[in-house]
Amino acid sequence: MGRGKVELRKIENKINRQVTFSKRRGGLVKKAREISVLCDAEVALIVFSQNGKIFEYSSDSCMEQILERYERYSYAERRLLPNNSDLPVQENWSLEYTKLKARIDLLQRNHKHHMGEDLDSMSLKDLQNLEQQLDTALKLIRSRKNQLMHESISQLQKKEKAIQEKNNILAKKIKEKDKAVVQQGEWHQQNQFPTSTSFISPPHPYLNIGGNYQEEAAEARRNNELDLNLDSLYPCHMGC
Amino acid sequence: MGRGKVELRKIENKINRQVTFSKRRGGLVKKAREISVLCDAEVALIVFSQNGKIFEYSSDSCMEQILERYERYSYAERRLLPNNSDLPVQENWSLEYTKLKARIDLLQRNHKHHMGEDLDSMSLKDLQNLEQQLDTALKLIRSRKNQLMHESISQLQKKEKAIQEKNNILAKKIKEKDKAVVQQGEWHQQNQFPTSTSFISPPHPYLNIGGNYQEEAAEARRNNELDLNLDSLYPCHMGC
DNA sequence: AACTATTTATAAGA
DNA sequence: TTCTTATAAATAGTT
Repeated sequence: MGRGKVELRKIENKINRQVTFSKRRGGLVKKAREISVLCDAEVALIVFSQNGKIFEYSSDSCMEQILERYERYSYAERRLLPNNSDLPVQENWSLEYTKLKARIDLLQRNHKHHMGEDLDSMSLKDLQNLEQQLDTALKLIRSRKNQLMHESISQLQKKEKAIQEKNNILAKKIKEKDKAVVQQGEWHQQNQFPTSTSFISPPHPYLNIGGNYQEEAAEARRNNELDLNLDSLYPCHMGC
Repeated sequence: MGRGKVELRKIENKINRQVTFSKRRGGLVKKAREISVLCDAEVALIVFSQNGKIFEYSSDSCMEQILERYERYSYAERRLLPNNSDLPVQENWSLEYTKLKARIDLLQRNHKHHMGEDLDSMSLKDLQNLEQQLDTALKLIRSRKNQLMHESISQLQKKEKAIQEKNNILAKKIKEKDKAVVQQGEWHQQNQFPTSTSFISPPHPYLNIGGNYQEEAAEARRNNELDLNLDSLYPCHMGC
C-alpha cells in the first residue's frame, strides 16, 4: 500500500528504513490494539528497532502478566531449550546475572500460583486457565500413580504365584520321599535278621536328602512371608 | 477496509468476532513479519484468543530470546541504575552463575512436574506428595475463583436493585402525571363551552411533560438491559 | 473458503 | 518530523 509495490526484503537506504519503521510500527500497534478490542483478545507486542530501541504494546493487562501466561502455555510446546552449559564470557556477567534473576523471578511467581498462593493478583480468566492446567496435571499424576501401583500389585501376584508353585513342587517331593521311606521301612522289617552276611548299614542317603528338602521348603515359606509385604518392592520406586 | 466502517469496540456477534479474529490475526502476523524483514527489527507477538488459544510470531531469533531481551531491558529500566548494589561483588562469578543456573533447573523441573510432565522419574511417594499439593492448590484456586464470581454476582444484584428502584420511582411519577392529565381532562369537559369568553386553548404543558417521563423510563430500561450482562463487570478482574 | 466493494495503510514526494 | 496523495493492501460483508 503506497505509491509503489514493495519487495519483502531489507530496505537498504538507512533513512528510508527508519522512516518506514516508524510508520509501520505505528500501524502495527494500531492493528494490535484493534484486534484486542474488537475480538477481546490479549495481545503482547515487543519490537526492537535496529538500533536497539524498544517499543511495546500490550492489551488491557500489563505486559508481565501476558508474558507469564505465555510462559505457562508454551511450556508444554517448548522441548528442551538450548541448554547452554558453556559459561558466558566475563564481560557479560552483570547482564547474565540480571537475566537469570529475571527468569527466576518469573518461575517463582509462576510456582507460587501453582501452589495456590498469591492468587489475588490473578484475573478470573487466568484463574480458570490455571485451574484447568492443574486439573489436567492432576489427572496425569493420578494416572501415573495408579500405573505404578498396578505394576506393584501384578509383580507381587507373579511372585506369589511362582513361590506357590515352588512350594507345591517341594511338597510333592516330600511326599514322594516319605513314601520311599515307608517302603524302605517295610523292606527293613522284612530283612530284619539277615541270613548270610552281617554289615553295618551306612547312614541312609535318602533320609538326609529328604531332611534337606524340608528345611529348604521352610525357608522358602519364610521368604515368601517376607516378600509378600509391599516394602520389598517399594525401593524400586521410592528411591531417587 | 472492508464493506463497512467498523467501530473500535468489541464485536458482539460471536461468529463474526471469531472470523474477524482469524482474519486480523493473519494480517497482524504478516505485518509483524514485514516490519521485521523490511526494517531489520526484532519482533515478538503473542496473541491469546478469547477462548484461550495462543498464537505467536517471533522474528528470526526465537521467542525465548526476545522475551529474555525484553526482561533484561525492563528489568534494567525498573532499576534505573543497571549496576546497583543488588549485584554480588564477588570475584567468583562463575560460582554465582552456576548457583543461579542450578536454581533455574530446579524450578523448571518442578514446574514440569506441576504440569504433569516428566513423571516417569518420580517415585510413588513423590507422586502422592505432588498429588496432594496440587489438590490443595486446586482447592485454593477454585475458592478464589468462586469468590471473584460471587463478587461479580452480588455487584450485579446490587446494580439490578438500584435500577429496579429507579424504575419504580419513574413508574410512580408516570402514574401521578397520568392522574393529573385525567383530572385536567375532566376539568376541560366541565368547561367545554364557556359562557362568556371564547379563547384558543394552548398546547397543554402536562401532556408534553408526561411524554418526556415515559421516554426517560424507556431509556432507563434499555440501559438496564445493556448493563446487566456480565461483560460490564469483567474488566474489574480481567485486567491487571 | 472465495469474492469484492470499501476502507485503511503507507510509499513517495513535498 | 509531518502532511499530502496516489496506490497497494487489508478486510467486512456476502456468497
